[in-house]
Amino acid sequence: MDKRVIPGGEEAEVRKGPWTMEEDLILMNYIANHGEGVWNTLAKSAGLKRTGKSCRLRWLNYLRPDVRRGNITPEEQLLIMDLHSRWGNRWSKIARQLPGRTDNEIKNYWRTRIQKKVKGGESSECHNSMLSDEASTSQASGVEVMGAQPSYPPPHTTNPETFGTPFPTESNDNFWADDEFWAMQSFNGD
DNA sequence: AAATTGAACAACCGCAGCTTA
DNA sequence: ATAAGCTGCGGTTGTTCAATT
Repeated sequence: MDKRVIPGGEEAEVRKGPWTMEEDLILMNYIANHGEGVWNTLAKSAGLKRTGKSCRLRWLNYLRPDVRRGNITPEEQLLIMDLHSRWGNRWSKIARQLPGRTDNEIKNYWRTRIQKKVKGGESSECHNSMLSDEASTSQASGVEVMGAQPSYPPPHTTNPETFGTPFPTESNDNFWADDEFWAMQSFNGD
């Protein structure tokens, strides 16, 4: 990753890229004990080699307990479209109207699924097509990914120095079951 | 079965606004 | 009054996975 070596010998390294489970745990535990905010200080105090920005993003988008992950419901989709027509790309504002959804998630959803259809369809009928499409995808996908499911890079894809994580790294799924994840948190915390 | 393409998601970057010393 | 630091936002890119050829 990005490593900057300070001449003095001390390394000021800033990690980038996907978060590891260990980093997530550190961040969650720290926030559980000290609260969120003052991200730069938090990053340093927690011993994370991440920028405050990165910590904030990770927390807000994935680690917060109330974050909802998984398929956007047709109702939510309608709401997103409605609010977007009113407010434009004010993602954070739109996200506030959708409890548990993050601006990043909504932004991605819009760009990948809605925008191109709006471009192509360009009418109210695209509402319908989109809704039906949503319905089908939410079923077709089959995987109910509700609840926080942080994903982690497979050990072999990350640099070896990353961590010899003592954590369960499933062979093909790099996911933690929600329960496992939070259980692990409480296990580590307090 | 392998290669290619496209979709979805996660994370980083740059900028603007706000706060504080 | 202003400079510096921090936070939040929106845009963009990179990676992975699934579908298609």
